[in-house]
Amino acid sequence: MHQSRDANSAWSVAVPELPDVEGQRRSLTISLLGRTVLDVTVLDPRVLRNATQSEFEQRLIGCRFGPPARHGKWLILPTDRVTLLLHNGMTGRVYFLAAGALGSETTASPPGNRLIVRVEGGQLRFTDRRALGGVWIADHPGVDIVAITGLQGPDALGIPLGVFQTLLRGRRATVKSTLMDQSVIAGLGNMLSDEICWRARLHPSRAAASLSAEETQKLHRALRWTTRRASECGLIPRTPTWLSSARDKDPAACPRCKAGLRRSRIRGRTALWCPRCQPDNP
DNA sequence: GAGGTTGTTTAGAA
DNA sequence: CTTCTAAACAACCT
Repeated sequence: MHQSRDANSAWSVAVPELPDVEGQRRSLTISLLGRTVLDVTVLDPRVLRNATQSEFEQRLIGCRFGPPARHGKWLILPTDRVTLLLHNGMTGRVYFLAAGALGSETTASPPGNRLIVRVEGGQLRFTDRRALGGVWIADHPGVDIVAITGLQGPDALGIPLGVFQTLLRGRRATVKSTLMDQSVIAGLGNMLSDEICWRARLHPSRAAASLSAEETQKLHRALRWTTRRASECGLIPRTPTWLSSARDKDPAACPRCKAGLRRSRIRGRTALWCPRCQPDNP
């Protein structure tokens, strides 16, 4: 029934990609910066991915948060002594709950609380109902981070055209695969890569290296516009001018030309594309 | 009640 | 080296 889906959609449909993490980063810059950790409550030890509960507490308590950063889908929370690295997985979410809002937490907070870091004036919370995300702690900010995140390409938000061209060069995979490969470009997931291909009017199965100079430029413009716009919103918009708005529809129509959308399998993911707007032979 | 869905890691194959 | 597939992880949906 559509009712339960609508009721759940606020938490269950929003799969975290770059825009969601960027929204979290912006929000935490305002609420968390400069605050000191008072204590830690680990509600689910599985979220701590490289430390035991007691190690985590000992290392984090007393630390003062610096300016939050982000690379791709990774949220980076530096403090004066350690750095926290958070990945949302499929359903993860990081947010600050001000002390004054604690009373309304049952209705205001998403389900699946895993970790609460109490600071002066409120709490930093990590919720993740499916527990595919996690929290890592690193001793030296900037040094051992790559060992945790794995190789990450340049962040998708604000990538220059010249860099983008270089990244695509000599790549045999499809456009969509390449966009989703975190070691090539960091931050794009299944939805955003579909959205970008659709806006660039390029078939997701086109080989990345086969794009003409003009097509590469179109793809770059779509990448830049889409990531900027979605990041401002803090999520991928589901408004009628976005491909995402057709994502859960049963017979899905292209928001632009109303043609029936097609679904195919690319690198184990369901790609959504318009056969009229995105021809496979240009 | 089986199958699909999401992101990442890992193993294995082409 | 590059790329893809499938499984695993978890929990919800149809």
